[in-house]
Amino acid sequence: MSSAPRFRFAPSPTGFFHVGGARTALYNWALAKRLGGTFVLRIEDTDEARNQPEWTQGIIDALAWIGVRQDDPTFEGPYFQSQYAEAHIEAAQRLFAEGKAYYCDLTSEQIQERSKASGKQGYDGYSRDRGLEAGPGRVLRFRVPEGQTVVNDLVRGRVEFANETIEDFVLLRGNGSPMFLLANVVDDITMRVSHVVRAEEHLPNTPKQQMIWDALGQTPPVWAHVPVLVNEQRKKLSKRRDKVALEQFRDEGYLPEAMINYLMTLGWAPQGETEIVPWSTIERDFRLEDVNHSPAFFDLKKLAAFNGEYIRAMSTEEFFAAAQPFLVGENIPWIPAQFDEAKFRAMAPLAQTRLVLMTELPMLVDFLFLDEPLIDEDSWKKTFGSPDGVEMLNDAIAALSTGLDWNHDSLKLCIEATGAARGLKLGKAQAPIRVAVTGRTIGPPLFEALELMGEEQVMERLRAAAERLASA
RNA sequence: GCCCCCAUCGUCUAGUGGCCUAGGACACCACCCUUUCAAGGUGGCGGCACGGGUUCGAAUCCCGUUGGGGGUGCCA
Repeated sequence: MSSAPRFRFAPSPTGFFHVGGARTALYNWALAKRLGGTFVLRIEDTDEARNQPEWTQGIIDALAWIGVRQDDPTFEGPYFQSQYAEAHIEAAQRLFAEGKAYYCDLTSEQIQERSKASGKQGYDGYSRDRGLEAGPGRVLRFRVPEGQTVVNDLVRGRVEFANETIEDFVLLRGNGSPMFLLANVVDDITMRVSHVVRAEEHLPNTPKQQMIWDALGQTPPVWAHVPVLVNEQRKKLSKRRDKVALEQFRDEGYLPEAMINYLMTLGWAPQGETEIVPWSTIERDFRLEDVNHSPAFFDLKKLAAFNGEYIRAMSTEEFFAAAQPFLVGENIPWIPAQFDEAKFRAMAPLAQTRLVLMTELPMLVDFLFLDEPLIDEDSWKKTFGSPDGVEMLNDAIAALSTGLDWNHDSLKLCIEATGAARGLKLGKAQAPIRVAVTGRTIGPPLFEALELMGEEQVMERLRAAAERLASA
């Protein structure tokens, strides 16, 4: 029987959502969408002190952020592994009854001693034929058959494992609870999973799991092991060492579209000369057969470049909408009442090309809303440390007080002429005004900002700066 | 140690025996544009790990070496 493929993503709720997990989820999602299949979310929450229920919602939220949405008909779940414990144990008992698994009462210390004495690594199958029944402290081990196990992997090809290199692994712990290898397979069977697409670190588990599928009389799924994501040291990305939390990227102002697009180019590339492609293209063209075989470095710089690209590609309205979450909150220097939407809308397009992260937006526009600019002292010193800067400021105040039309063109001409009189090019001449008005040497185009703020406020700030300099 | 995977510019990749003098993107450098900073434009730097085969022909196929990585739990 051939029916629509069923993919699955099976994270454990042990912390923030890992970008590597995000990519795996995206791969599964793209495939499920294109093939008209299903994406099953299963939370692997089986015991272990590390699991925290609150992370589950975090996983669901993070998935939604990258477009893997629960309300989409392709999405199924979440299922919780802990609720299927009975099925896991039942399957284990069946394997025991059929002689495909056996109990063992050796402790890890005893196993180590035996291994030391024999000079061979791992468990030696000591209890294989001892006919032990279930009992407290006794683990159930899988009886690995002779021969070899061949894993047919969609990205790796044919991978052979000699069964003699695989020890009789544990199915049920001494306390009777199921282990990952077993639970994972039984759940996949229960949920009729047809394709297991996961990170390469699971490849060594695969022959074991395939043997369980076989022993349970089931046809194993299609396997696909995608390369891991690594850090600069070429080590697998880890929550401890590396910045990997999707939530953090979201909060720092990365756009989900940029993150999705970037993640998909790690190990795979869309056709053509550009890597910046919409999800619809990814969904249409992504194939496991085209996935690269080597680990990929998660490059923050390139991610940032993608983000800037996506920010610039937005329409004014889209940008305005995307900006909202970054205009409020603790780190915003102005209070909400000071925010002027009209001014922001006028300035937004000028800020848009200057952003890599959305969180950089406030410092580009804050002077528009604050009563007084936030003076960056380094900028101040750099600009007014020489007489040139101070004199230019005074000249500008005089020149701007002659009743000119307050628009950016005439403002520019005025400052240009004032600077020229002192032998300064516009680039130099505008600096003192910029620092006095915005507080910084860098920012959006100055004359447009001056026009927007209006004569009164600008003159006030220029005079305030002059006063500060005079009294210094 | 043992098992498994991998190997194209610094990085992400295109490339599936001749179209490769190896293409693109990020980063970097230079120049142009310019109202600071960006953006944009133009150009540059830079790679098939090594050694053997196979073939008329190899980045592409085979073998080996070296180098990376992953796994080796009563974690998932």
